[in-house]
Amino acid sequence: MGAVAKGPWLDEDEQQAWRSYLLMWKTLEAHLSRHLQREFGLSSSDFEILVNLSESETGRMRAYELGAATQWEKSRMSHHLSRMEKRGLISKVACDARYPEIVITEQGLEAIRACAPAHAALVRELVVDVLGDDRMIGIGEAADEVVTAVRKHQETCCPPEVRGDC
Amino acid sequence: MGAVAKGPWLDEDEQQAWRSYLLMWKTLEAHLSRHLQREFGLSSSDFEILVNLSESETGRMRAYELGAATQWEKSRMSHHLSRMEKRGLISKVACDARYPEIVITEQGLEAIRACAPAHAALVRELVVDVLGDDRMIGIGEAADEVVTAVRKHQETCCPPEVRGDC
DNA sequence: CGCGTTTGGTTGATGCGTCAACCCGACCTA
DNA sequence: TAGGTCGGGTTGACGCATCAACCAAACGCG
Repeated sequence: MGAVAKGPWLDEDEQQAWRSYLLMWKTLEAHLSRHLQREFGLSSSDFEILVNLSESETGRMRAYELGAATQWEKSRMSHHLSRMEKRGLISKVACDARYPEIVITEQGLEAIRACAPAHAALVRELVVDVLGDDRMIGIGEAADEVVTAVRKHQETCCPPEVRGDC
Repeated sequence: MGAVAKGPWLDEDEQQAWRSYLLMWKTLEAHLSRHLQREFGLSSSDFEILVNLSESETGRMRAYELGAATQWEKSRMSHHLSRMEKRGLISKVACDARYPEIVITEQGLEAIRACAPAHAALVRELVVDVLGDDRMIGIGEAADEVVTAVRKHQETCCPPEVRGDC
């Protein structure tokens, strides 16, 4: 990690580790989301929204709060919430005049209560128990460092506020 | 990691580590694929295909070889290759009668040559140099173990060969 | 030979994610 | 009061991923 480190390219070992990592994530993500979809009829996106709503005190949030929590773009949020409303998982209520609040429905609550334990168990079985607590904690820390690096890079690569995105 | 370990749920620390991890991947993946898309006009999927083709000796592969290498479903492969052909990155040639071979075009070669160094450099900057070699290697090993666990789970959860998918 | 099954691949419908454009109320500021 | 412009949100178009259905050559074997 010296000044310029090793130049831009990845050497054999690094390349190997990176590719192992990519394969792992692809495999794991596919498996988890398949499980969610087939056993409970929820996509990972549905799950993410429902987790956030169900963990809030009131079970209702503004769309932009959900956006802050999930880091989704607002248009993705809007589209997805519309679809979830159509399926009865949430509803939009225009309570305090102006913008609607997003409320989790009884059906949405049932859905997340039904799938959360199984999902957590799967994560435990496939990841936590495989790696053990020490490595798990190490990975958490490593992850935080990478997030910091990416955020910093985002600032330098699109410096002013021209970016509603990057 | 004893017989039943700690029950299905994740405890605070585990939950924390897992969520850090999820956030990291979401952030990193978004950043990398955005970079690829905006600087070079390639999606991560395009990149994956072009890497495989350009690393093969001949620059030409059958679709199912690409499928084995990428783990994509065949229909995704077919759709994506059609789109890439339309954009001139690859072409399908019906050489040995029957199924077509996928050939990387000159334009495709130029595209991957143009973006690969920058992409590798970004991975180095945001991941490899942040974590250092030791942790990087540890993560590679951890990833392999998780892949093994997922594969094993796939076999037990859909035991016979009813699964063209899971 | 004739009939099934497997293998490699395509197609169409549908849902999702992104981008760019737009809408509208609120808040300035002249 | 008129004119920004800013924030929260919606819309439409388009590319991508998945699923189920289909197609055709090759194989297997009666």
